[in-house]
Amino acid sequence: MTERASTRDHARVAVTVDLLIFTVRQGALHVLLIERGHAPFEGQVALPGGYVRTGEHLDAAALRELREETGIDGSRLHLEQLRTYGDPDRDPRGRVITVAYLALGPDMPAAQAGTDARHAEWTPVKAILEGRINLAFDHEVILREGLERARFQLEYTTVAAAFCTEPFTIAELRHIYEVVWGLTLDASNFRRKVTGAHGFLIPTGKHRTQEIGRPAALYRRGPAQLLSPPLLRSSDVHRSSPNLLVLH
Amino acid sequence: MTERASTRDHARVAVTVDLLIFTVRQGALHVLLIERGHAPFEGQVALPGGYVRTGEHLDAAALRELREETGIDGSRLHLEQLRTYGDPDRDPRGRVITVAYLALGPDMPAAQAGTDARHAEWTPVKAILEGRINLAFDHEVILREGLERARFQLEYTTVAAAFCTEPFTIAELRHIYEVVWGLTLDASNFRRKVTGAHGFLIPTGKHRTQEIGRPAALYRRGPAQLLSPPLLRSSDVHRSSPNLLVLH
DNA sequence: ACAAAAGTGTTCCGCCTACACCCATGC
DNA sequence: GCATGGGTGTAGGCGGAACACTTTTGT
Repeated sequence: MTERASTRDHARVAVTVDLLIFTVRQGALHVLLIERGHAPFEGQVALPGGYVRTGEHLDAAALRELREETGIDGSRLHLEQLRTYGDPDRDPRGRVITVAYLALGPDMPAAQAGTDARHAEWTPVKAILEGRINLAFDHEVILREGLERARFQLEYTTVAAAFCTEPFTIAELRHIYEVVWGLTLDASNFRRKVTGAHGFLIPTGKHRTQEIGRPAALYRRGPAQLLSPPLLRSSDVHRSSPNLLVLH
Repeated sequence: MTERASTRDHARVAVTVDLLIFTVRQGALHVLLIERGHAPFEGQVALPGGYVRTGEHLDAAALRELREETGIDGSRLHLEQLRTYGDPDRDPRGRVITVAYLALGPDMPAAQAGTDARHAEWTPVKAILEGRINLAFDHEVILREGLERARFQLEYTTVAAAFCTEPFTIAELRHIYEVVWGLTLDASNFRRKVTGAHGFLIPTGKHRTQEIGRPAALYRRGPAQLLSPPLLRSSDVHRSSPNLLVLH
């Protein structure tokens, strides 16, 4: 943070926030995309986002854009900064840097069309990774980096619970891990690990009866942020595990 | 990344990069600080950094400021984005957001005064954490977050080697862990872990004779970025471990 | 010979994996 | 009863912590 009165080459640039919002629905990882209504990249899909306003916090801008473009209330989501992307050529309109946010949330009631009437749609991440859908700008890079971060965070933090609607069962939580990692985990050992991790889960005492089988105990998120010991994706993989998602 | 032709409240803001550069010297963790030559915060110490120029990559701006303000060639450092700080009130001059970078490097030959003649000085991190030195702007927040990140990264990545000048001994590498974590580790088990981690260390075949004791084998960094299994700071703590650094 | 630091061997214990088994429900 | 998923028990094995021990140097 230097003041260089002499060399005043410092540009004033436009700053946007972009949101990479993941959820698990229908057994697959989905990301929320909007269809662009204007140039550049008109008609293409992109991550929701928009310009930061004068005097607005970055986090506040992220929450506002989330609400405006998708109708989602961000207070129930896990939201954190991913990275700032500042390639001078990343936006054809000129110098625009973007602060990308990673958001994890439960399957939303319905992604409402935004105030400015563009669709907001849940899209399987797999379709983008396999090249069947192209994203505007450098948004595919953001998605890949965010996906790797999310997978990593599941190992060392308790964010997986952010994907579940409270109260939730342990099987639902395990399903999150299985879908995001593309693995099948041993149900018994998974249970022991997460119930043993201090502050991860709080039993509600209630149970939910599924269509079939024994009713499952319901839990809420505990106060713990970090998960110790970590839940490594390399270990405890169940036999016959199909790779649901293409890695890298 | 939305174009909102209607509501053009989006501000064009100044963007800076700030550098949080850690090194280990004289048995303690140090951070590189400069003394500010102008208002605001004139005379106070701050992280090195400066404005991003027109058409300049963020990473390039970080490397340039590093060279200009401290005389350090960044190509030998580990450099990565930490986080972007965008509180509208963080700079009294107006809206300035900063992209903070975390850099880890070996003890530098000497922190040269920068081109604009301000001092650049290695300062013990402890002195800042204990409140004996106050940093300008929100730089203490950046330092605390970066320190936590560095400590975390030592567990799961191979960045600790970035603190060492190649070639280095295992004892030197262990010393890095001990200083950053503020613990004493068991030398034998540490050796086995790091030599066993695939791609962490490459033996050079050479040895270095210290002033006393058996000569130590010399290593270079291997290609591995991630460390598996992780080297957890909670475990393998040697008896009688003084906490060299105040946590949080 | 002794001190000091590098490096190896070995025991013990805890945890984690794998899998068998029991429980609670709907049909 | 039987199928299905929730939940518990347990044996075996792997790996890590602790620490004794050997090696290689300088004085």
